[in-house]
Amino acid sequence: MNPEYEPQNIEEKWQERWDRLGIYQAHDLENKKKFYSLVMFPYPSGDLHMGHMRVYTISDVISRHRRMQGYNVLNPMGWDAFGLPAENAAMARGRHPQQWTQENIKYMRDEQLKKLGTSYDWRREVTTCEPDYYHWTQWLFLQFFKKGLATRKEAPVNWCPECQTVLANEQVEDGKCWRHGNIEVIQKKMSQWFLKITDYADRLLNDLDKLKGWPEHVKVMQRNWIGKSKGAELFFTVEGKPNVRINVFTTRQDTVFGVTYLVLAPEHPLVLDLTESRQKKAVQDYIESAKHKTELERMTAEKSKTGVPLGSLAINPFNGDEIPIWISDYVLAGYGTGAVMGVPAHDERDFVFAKLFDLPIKQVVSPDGKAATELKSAYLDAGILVNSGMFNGLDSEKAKEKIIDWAMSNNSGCARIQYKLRDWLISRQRYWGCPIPLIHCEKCGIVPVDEKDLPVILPIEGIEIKGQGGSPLANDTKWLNIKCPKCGQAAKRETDTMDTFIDSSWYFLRYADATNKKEAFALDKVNYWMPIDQYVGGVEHAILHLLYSRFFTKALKDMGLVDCDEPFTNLLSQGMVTMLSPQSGRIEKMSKSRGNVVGTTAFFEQYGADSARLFSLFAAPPEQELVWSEDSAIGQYRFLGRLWRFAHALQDQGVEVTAKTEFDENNVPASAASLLRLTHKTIKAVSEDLEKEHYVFNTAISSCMILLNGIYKFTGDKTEENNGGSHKSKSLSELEKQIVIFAYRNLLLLLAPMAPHITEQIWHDLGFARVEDESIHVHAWPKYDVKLTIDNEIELVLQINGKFVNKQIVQRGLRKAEAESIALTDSKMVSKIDNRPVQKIIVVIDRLVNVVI
RNA sequence: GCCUUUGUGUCGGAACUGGUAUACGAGCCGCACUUAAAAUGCGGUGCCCGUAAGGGAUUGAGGGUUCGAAUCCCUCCAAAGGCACCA
Repeated sequence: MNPEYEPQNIEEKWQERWDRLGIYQAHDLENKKKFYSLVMFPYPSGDLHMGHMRVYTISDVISRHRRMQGYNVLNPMGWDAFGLPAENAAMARGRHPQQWTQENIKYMRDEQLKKLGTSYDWRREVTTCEPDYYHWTQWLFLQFFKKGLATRKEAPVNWCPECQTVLANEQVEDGKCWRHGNIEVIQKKMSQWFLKITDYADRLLNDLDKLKGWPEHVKVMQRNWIGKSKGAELFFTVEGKPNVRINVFTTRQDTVFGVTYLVLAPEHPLVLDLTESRQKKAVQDYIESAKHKTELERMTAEKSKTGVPLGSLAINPFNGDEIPIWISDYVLAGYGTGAVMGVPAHDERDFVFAKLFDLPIKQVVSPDGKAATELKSAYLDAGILVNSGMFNGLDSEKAKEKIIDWAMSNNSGCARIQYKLRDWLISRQRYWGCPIPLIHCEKCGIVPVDEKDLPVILPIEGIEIKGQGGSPLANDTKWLNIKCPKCGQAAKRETDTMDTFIDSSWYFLRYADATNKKEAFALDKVNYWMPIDQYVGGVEHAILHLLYSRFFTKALKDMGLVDCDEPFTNLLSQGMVTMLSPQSGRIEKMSKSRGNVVGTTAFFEQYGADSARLFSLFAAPPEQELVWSEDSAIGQYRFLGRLWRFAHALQDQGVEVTAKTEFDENNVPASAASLLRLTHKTIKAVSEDLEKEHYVFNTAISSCMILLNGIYKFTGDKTEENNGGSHKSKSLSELEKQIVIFAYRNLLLLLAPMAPHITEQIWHDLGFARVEDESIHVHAWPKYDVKLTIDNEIELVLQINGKFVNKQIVQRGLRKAEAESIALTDSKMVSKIDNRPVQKIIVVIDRLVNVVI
């Protein structure tokens, strides 16, 4: 055994051995408790940095721990390989996206993930851009299509000029493209494919309550995104136009008597019909200018409102009031009915609008049932209705119900629930994605590709990617032109490809049966493994990927393709890895563009993967942000060196470790009892720290360090002549040696999931493995004896008025009276009490005595 | 503006169910080993006053509950993230 810890010499050897032995393979349908551990698969960008390494380490430790606990663990890995960066790289470097992607995958798998010491079952690797995967993406799309869950409709959509494609709502942040923070998204009216996620809005919302193992903030974000509002749709008629009706959506139908105007979105279909000729020019000018405003301008213009009256009047069905109709771009065309009732007294925005255009303000809800003379600002709270005819005196809640009742019986409205969530726009005008398996036939319309003709292969040869002017697929006439499967006449393929989020909405199901050539996945296998017991990933997918995957799972359950209706039982959303950025001088998220990336290769070469793993686990709890610093990473390298040198010292002294691992626990000499106790305590602490809902790796590692320090202290020779240089052991009795070995052996087992290489090496060097091919990683997780975690002596804390004064070492289990008398006779206590009368004594058994004076 | 999360030494962070605040690591200081340095082993190290013994204040700020509060309650401040003209 090398006296120095040199990770470079051991890590690769074990990685190859584990691979050869197949110890990380998951066994389908095995009659054993399963554990499906998953980490969000990466986009093969070509380089993983420490931020990625952190999340893979966390998930890997969880998997390894469960494996040692005896679970049948599925821990797979794959590649989210379709997407724009491949096309952009292709244009920049003149490489084909496929070639570029495959090279990146090879590098990331072999040089990065494998070298981190991960325990994936690589037989299940999936790559979303390979035909054997997207075959089934297409097949699933057809199932959605058959169920009517995939529809084509014309709608205003988000267009990113940089990406040259449309985006889903979830992929627009602050009016800008999620990939291009500086590029404004343009609204375009286009005919596009949508998946009807809104059909599942209610279930996606309600089932969040079932997800006990999800962090609250992720659930809150999903709730907000779904954005359920309960209210009413009310019908307003138009003066002089008996056939026209304006519907408005409101959550405050209790304020309907306070309506003093209506506002339509400029895009509302009735606008021109309702415009009086004298207002025609003003209205047309306004619509024109609104059209030219970008989404961003409409939002930044915020509070400053604009608008134009149409000149016509609407009639409030409740009180017959005639009220002016306006248009204004503060009303969104895409939400509700695209029209709102203006109630300035009870809505901030309406209040501002009314003040600006001098419209009347009529209070109809007040806190005490009396109307105020003049409102200085909108009164937004619930209250008692006033000025509201037959509804006067009701509270807002009650009034909301009654008003809906009245509206229904008078054909003037109905109850309505409105969601913010829109259907998922999934078509993309780009090349590097999964082709949508549909055919446009002039005679038959849209015809699905026959399932037996799947997959529709994405052509690789002869494609010219320009990034402009639509999908290059449209120029590939050989691919494009096809006979209609229905009528046999000339037809054309759909040239749009699918949003890559579709690929990632079901990859976790494919892992259950990754090589199936006949179907997406076999029922029995997918139902054996699903749902995922522990999912780990970044919070940036709180809405996007996590919502889409939930939707997919529910839809597939309804189709009978999977049993569970929630895919991820427990979710760990890990914090980002940040580092000082030399450009800005601030701590920022690690990213190439900021120039603050720490690559893995150099670090692995210098300190080894085990140190990298330990540091990313130790520096902060998993949910928290982690600031990368090589200086403190060194602490982990030192710890592992210390672990290593102790093994060497043992071996050097010819300590026989294979002989006996058992000993009589009742016969332990006092000299070693505390080390034995420390060992049991450590097993307990680390076991608890690695249990789900805890996952506090930092304290688990800290406990391991304490145990190693304890071992050093116990074995260290502190006599004068031996106080220098490296660690020297004092002479120990046979029994003491056995306890040292017991402690050290358990320490290796506890560290094995976190530092897999060094523990495996020492395990073999010291002979804990009986045969060469035995691995520490399939050894049973250590057990502890609760009896042996308890000290028989404790420190009794002595307090006066709750303040610490002194402590005494006493036997465990002292009765109240005994503890009291110790406190009252302790010399420090006596001098502090100083003969003042004792009011009260509080005793917490085996912990403290508090004397109140 | 609304929602969520977080505020503990020089730094990363511990602290069970309210019970010795600052575990573990980094940094710094010292000792040993060494010709020397590095590495390693051992010890010290939150702040203020004090040579010391000892004393005092302290978990973003202020108040409250309690024998006792980092922990529970209220008000405020700060930071990070999310949502935001959604009627």
